[in-house]
Parts: sequence; structure tokens; C-alpha cells
Amino acid sequence: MSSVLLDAFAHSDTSYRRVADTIRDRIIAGTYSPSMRLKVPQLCLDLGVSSNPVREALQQLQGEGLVVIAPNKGATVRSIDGRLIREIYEVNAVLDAFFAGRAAQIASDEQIMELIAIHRKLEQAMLKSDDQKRSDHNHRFHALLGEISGNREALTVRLRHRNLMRAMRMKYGFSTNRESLVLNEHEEIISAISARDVPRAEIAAKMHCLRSCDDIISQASIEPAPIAGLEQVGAR
Amino acid sequence: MSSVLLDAFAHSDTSYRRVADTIRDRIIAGTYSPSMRLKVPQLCLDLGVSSNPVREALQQLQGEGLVVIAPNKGATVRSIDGRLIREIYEVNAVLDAFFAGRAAQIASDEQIMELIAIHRKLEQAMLKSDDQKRSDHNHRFHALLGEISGNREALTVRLRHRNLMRAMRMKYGFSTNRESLVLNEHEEIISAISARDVPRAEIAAKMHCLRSCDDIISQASIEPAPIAGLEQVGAR
DNA sequence: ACTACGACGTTTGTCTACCATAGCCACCAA
DNA sequence: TTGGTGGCTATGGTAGACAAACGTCGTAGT
Repeated sequence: MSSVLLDAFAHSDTSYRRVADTIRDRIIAGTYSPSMRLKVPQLCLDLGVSSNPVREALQQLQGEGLVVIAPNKGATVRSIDGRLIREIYEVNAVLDAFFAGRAAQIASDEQIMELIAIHRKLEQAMLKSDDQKRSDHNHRFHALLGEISGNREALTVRLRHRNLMRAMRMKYGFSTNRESLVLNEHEEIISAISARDVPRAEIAAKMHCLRSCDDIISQASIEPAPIAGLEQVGAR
Repeated sequence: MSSVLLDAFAHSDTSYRRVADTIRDRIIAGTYSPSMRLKVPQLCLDLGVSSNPVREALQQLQGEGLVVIAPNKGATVRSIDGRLIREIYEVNAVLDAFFAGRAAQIASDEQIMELIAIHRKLEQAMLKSDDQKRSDHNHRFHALLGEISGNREALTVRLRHRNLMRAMRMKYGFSTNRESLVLNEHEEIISAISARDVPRAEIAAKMHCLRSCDDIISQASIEPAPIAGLEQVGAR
């Protein structure tokens, strides 16, 4: 069941996958900030590999939407603005509504129990202010909904956006009372699924997504985004 | 060494993009059939380039979902089975419903007129059995709905599936009376948008997608479906 | 002083050559 | 027949070189 997710973790066998993992982590962590140029020779030096794996990794990351490659101009970290945040969350909203509605139709009792278990773990992580566990369990919650739906393609599309969202959250954080609202909204989703109420599950999941979107946008507007981020030194 | 003929094309784009375009076209046209291995040395000979651009093109096509790359085993054309078809159309259904509903909210009169104009051209193309124009105008119809919604990210996700769907249609074709039903369903979508009826537009678009899915699956079941291969899911 | 043009450096894109390693398959022996 | 072994093929990776494109800066001309 969870093998779908674990498979993506496995096989850091090849070099270009390790390179892609490293660059992805740095983008998510904010080491590479939006709009920053990613120069191939610099990355080669940093990561101790030649240009070939770096270029392949950048191609892969472009496919994930984390970087943008312009012909003859090179790669840059994808810039994030309010419009993009809203667009991504709108896509997530319709997908999550689909997942929740499907789950309300076909989830087994065991799967619902697992959802509740993950929800409790998420609650604990929030109480202990463990950001890493909070992010992981929140991810597991939504990924499990996707797995229950049985639509791997939709889950792929949905997870593709996760890294961009993690980069946003890393940059802007949560508002003070968002965490408790998240728990309430998750409980509403679980409740609707348990009741086999498809429209209610769809609406609950959609609203959960859109409220999260509003939260991050309000956070982003408080902290003025360092749009024209750091440039790399060494040129010229 | 590249031939003189290829050099004449050379100015248009970078080499790995031309390679990706060529391989993509061949996958869509069925020259490279699902589950077929794509060996780098063979592609180098066919296309007159070295291995480096070929590998980058394959990475890009993997990002588009057209090929699957297994570490140390190489690239294969993504296998298509009934499950994948259904999953892709389900994703398209929720996105198209979103597009149509948003269009019912915010489409200008000019945009609705343009929708109608494209619809008429599609009608003409079907009357003349012009498959190329039919495919193009159908694409324009749905792409315009996406553009009207103003959500470029959603449109990107939606269009990413287009090539896979074209490959399917190329393989299985339409059922005999599907074309006239398509026209009726498009008219219902336009009618709902003109009436600013959001739920009706959403349902019409969703049903249009699911009926198209049913059609292609019934077509596919006539021909024995290809063997299901390993799927690859999402980013990290 | 201002604009336009050209030289220059930087960076990307590509190719060649070569090597290491993982899979695959055929062959051979028990 | 079955199992192991060896070789072949394809992938993955490195190094180095060159061509083309883009930006910048300086200079010449108006």
C-alpha cells in the first residue's frame, strides 16, 4: 500500500538522481531561493560530479516544476508569486475533493482507521511543535487519501506540487492559529468519509485546501518576499 | 556528424528539444509503440546526434509521462492499459469541470463567441472527416476553456496529458457515433456557460470527459490491451 | 552628451572518447 | 533439466574541447 511512496524514495542509485535529490532539498530548504540562477559549472563543483548528471538532474527538476530552463540562458529556480500559489492550490483543491469524494465511496474501515491514526499522530506533532513530523504526517494524511482513491495518476499530479508547497511553507510558515484549524478541517473530512457522505467530503476537502491557500497568501503578504533574491557570486 | 539537411533545421531550437520533439511525435504516431524499449545508441544513429542530447530528451519525455526510465535498465515507452486511461480521464474530468465552472463565472461575451466559433470549425472538420483539423479544433476548444479560467498551472497539468491521449486515440480511434455526441456535449457546455450556470457547466464538462473515457476504453477492449508495465510515481 | 556598433568574456549546448558497472543471455557442466 | 559462469550489450559517468548565443562594456561616430 505504502509501497507506491517508498518506491519513489528508493534507488538513489544513479548519480543524476542523487544530484536531483540534493538540488531539490536545497530548493525546498531555501538554500536556493526563487529566481536564483543555477549554473551548471558551479553545481558541478559543489556536488563533485561532471556536467552530464547535473544537466539531466535539471531536466528532471524542470519536469517537477521546481526549476525553469530557458534555451541558451540556463536554469533558474522557479519564481513563486501569489498568483502561482493560488493556481497550485486551486488544482490541489479539485484533486483533493476528488480524493475525498472517492474515499467516501470506497474506503475500507481499516483505511478510515489508518486515516484517524495518522490524524492523531499529526495532532501530537503539532502539540510538540515538531515541524518535521508535522509536515510528514500531514503529507501522509493527504497521500493516503490519494492512495485510497486508487488513482495513481492523480496522486502523481498531486504529489508533484508537494515540493513547491513545502518550499513555500519553509519560506513563509504558518499563521498562529492555522494549525488548530487544520486539525478541525481534517476531522471534518474524516467524519464525512466515515458517514459515506460524498458531497460533504468533497466540500470539506476543497475548503481545507482553499483555506490553507488563503493562509499562506496572507503570510506571504506580511513578509515582503525577497523577490530579487541573492545572485550567485563568482560571475565577472 | 550531422547532415546538411539537419543543419538547415538547426537554428530553430536546441538539439535535445528537437530530439524530444521527434521521439514524442513517433510515440504519438505509434512508430514507437507502448512498452517498446528506447535504446540510446539506436536513437543516436536514427537522429544523427550523440548520446548526450538523447539522454536529456528522454529525461524530458519522462517528465511529460511519455516514457519511463529505469535505473541501469534504460527507457521504455510508457505502457498504456485500461487502468491508466481511466485514471488520466478522471484527472481530466475534475480539471475540465473546474475550467467550465470558472468559465461560467468569468468568461467574457467575446470569449464565449470564440468558443462557439471554434465549435463550428470543429463541426465542419468532422463533416469533412478531417482528422487533423478535428484534433486541433477539439484541442483549441478545451485549451480555450483552460485559458478563460486564468489558471495557467491547471492548464499545464491538463495539457501534459494531451500527448498521451493523442497516442491512445491514434491507437484505438473513435467509435462510430462518438463524434456527433461530442458535438452535443460541447453545445451543452457552451449553453451552460452562456447561462452562467456554474454547476451545470461543471457537470456537463465532467460528463463529457467521462463519456469520452468510456468510448476509448470500449474501443481499446476490442483490441487486446497491451501488457501493463511498471508505473512510476511522482517526485520524491 | 548620447547613441549605435562591435569586441569580449561568460555560459550554455554539443560532441568525442573512454571507462566502470549493471543486466541479460547463451553456453557449459553437473 | 537445472544451475552457475562468463561474455556481451547498454547504461551511467568523466574529462576535455569547441561552437554558438547572450550580455556587457567600451569605443567611435554623430
